[in-house]
Amino acid sequence: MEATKSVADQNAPAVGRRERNKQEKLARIVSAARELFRDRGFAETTTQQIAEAADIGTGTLFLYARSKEDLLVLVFRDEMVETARTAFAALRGDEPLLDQLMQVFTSMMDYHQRDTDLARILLKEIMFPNAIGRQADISELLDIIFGGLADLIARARKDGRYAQGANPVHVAENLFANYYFSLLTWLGGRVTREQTAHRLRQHLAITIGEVA
Amino acid sequence: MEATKSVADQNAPAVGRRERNKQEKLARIVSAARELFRDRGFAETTTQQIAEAADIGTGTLFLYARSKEDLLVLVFRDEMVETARTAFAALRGDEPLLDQLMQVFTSMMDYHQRDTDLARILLKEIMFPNAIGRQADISELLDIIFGGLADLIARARKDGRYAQGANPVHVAENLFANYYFSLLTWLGGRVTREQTAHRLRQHLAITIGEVA
DNA sequence: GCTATAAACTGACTACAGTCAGAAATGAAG
DNA sequence: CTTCATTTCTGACTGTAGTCAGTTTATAGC
Repeated sequence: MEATKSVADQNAPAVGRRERNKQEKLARIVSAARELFRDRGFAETTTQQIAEAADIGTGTLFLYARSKEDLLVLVFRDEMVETARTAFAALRGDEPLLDQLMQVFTSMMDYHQRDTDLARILLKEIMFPNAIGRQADISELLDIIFGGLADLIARARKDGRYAQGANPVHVAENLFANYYFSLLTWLGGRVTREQTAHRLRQHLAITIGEVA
Repeated sequence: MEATKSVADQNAPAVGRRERNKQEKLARIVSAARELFRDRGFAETTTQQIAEAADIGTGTLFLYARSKEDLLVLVFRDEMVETARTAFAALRGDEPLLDQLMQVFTSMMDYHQRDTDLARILLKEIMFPNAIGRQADISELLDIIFGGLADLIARARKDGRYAQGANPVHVAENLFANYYFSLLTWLGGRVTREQTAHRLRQHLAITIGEVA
């Protein structure tokens, strides 16, 4: 659809041109998928519809995402990264550690609350660290969360807000495991969000060695 | 295939007879599914094959299990219950709490190690406490695990092997969350079993407030 | 420009979980 | 035994994720 080519384009390496096309097409696919997932939901959207909306063939779609669930990761990963980043950035810094942790985790729960059906699938498909058959990479997201948590622990210790001597990275993993499990029970449908948050607080308190 | 009927059978209420047939058919289905899952794996077994092996129509299969994954639960639930029960029963009772916990969890990991592909699916499909579309009930399994853990905590406290004051049920949940997350990373394929066990020990130690 | 090679694309096709309208079996009542 | 109602069963069918043999497009060398 490009009528003319600039001199710069002509001089650019061939690989670059191809790569750019690829990126543009991927962006078109992800954007189409996002709209459809939001509109009709994940299960109700067919890969045919996505391909059609992105103006490509069915087969092409699967050259850009290995599976429909892979596509889901591509669509929502950036939002989740942003949510996590914002949650950590919003902390004042001198609150009690337990409060900081709860602020971060409830922010993330807020994000999931917007669409719990989607959250259920994300939880099952994204967070499950199973690389088999998975293309889209979520290590950046995990780095932000684990790194952020470990950072909070280390700082709290320096400020005397946390007395325990365990490795901050291990504490971070323990905390996240508890958050993850809370999400499971929440999205499993048996408990309300309030109950979940309350329970999570208790679990976090146990991990950091405080009485809730 | 019953050639004769006893007087007792003839006098038995009709509902009983029907119910018995239903149970027998379910047993046949579960048994057929178990064999096929073991032989070929979950993904490679089709519901058609299961139905054929159980000598019923395709549609009938879905009257006894709501989905293929439901069938998986029916097939392996009892084994998992047995594994958990045995793991708790095998404890001597006077070991340090952390050692007891590790014994229980490594026993359960032993079970999963026999077939990690299956474990991956079980972890995703069974343990995920999502009742939506799920028929087979795993509350007995969860009761055994949570109850067993809470019991260990309570006893250790009474014996002076555990000083913390938190609610044993909450501690049990925290411990299980860490076990569950360890399984995720293990079965995710990035780490060996030994690394996983070592890491788990650290996490459990943090939860119960000990230095590993 | 032309040709050859490689990369990207395509949609008809396959495989399979799960459905459903109707058939068969069971049991109750006369 | 003969209805009639209810439960149980069935397999042809449907919808859709993902594949693949063949086609088109982009690039490199001449």
